[in-house]
Amino acid sequence: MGRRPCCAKEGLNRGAWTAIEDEILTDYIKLHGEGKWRNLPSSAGLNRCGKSCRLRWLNYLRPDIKRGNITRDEEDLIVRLHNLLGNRWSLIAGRLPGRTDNEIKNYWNTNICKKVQGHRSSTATNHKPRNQARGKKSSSRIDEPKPNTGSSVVRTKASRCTKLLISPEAQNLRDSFCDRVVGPGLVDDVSPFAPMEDNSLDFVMDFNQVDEKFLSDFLHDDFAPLCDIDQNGLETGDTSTNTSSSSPSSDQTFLFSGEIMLCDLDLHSVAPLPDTGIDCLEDQ
DNA sequence: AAGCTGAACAACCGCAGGGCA
DNA sequence: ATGCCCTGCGGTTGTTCAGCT
Repeated sequence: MGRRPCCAKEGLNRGAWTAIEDEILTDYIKLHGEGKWRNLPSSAGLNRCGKSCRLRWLNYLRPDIKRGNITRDEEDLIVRLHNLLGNRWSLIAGRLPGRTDNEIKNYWNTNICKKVQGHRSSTATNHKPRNQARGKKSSSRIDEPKPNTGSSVVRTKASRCTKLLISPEAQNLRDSFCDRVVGPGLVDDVSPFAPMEDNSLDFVMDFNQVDEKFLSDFLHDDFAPLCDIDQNGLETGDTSTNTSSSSPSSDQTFLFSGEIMLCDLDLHSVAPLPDTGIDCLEDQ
């Protein structure tokens, strides 16, 4: 028994959308709202696949789409989020109002990823200016190895998580970060980090204590140390498969913390896979 | 001016997860 | 508990356009 195709592919319009189709889709969604994508084409009178309608709406027709160039700030944020989240474009897009995952993905593949690669191969330059001239020729991208973008990020699975254990080995990172954000010596008083009640060396991060300022500073912090930890402490390589197979590592714990915090505040509630050894205190 | 090349981005495809019967 | 349906996601492909030769 095979999977039911999402639509009958024969006889459906494909390729670029026409202005008429856009108008029909927009009018229909304004009237009936989003959802029921499979039935939408027939209901709206569109000769399109439901998936295609959804994509067109989400990536192009939505009224809150921000069009135009990605700003420098947005680019910096994308880079940092990508260091944390990997190719989780929808989550990254969630932190960039008006930007779609497709847009960010395209932007990454055509712009940032090359910069990151260039930065790795040549540490002399710190932050290259953005490509202003479109169509500027560069070295061929064909046959280039797939960009191993950013740090090795472990994929996660969605579940509710508001608290996270931070290993003793990562405390220096925590302390240095908090020193800068909330001030020296105030770590345990002000930050969302708190010692475990069982007097172990572990710390717990309570996401309920995280405010927007902290998140903002966290996002703009330099995550390079996390990458170093990962490179030293984990099997790197295929980032898509090193999740469940790798042995639990306390270094992983801290690596995950940013991801979980981000996602939690976005109400996407993302936590690591249960068998990664990450100490995540899940809510029910 | 024409052809070529690469950048940009829109769109497609297959898969996975959650919800529901 | 199981299977199906719907939706969303990420990777990939296709198309258009601008700059270069």
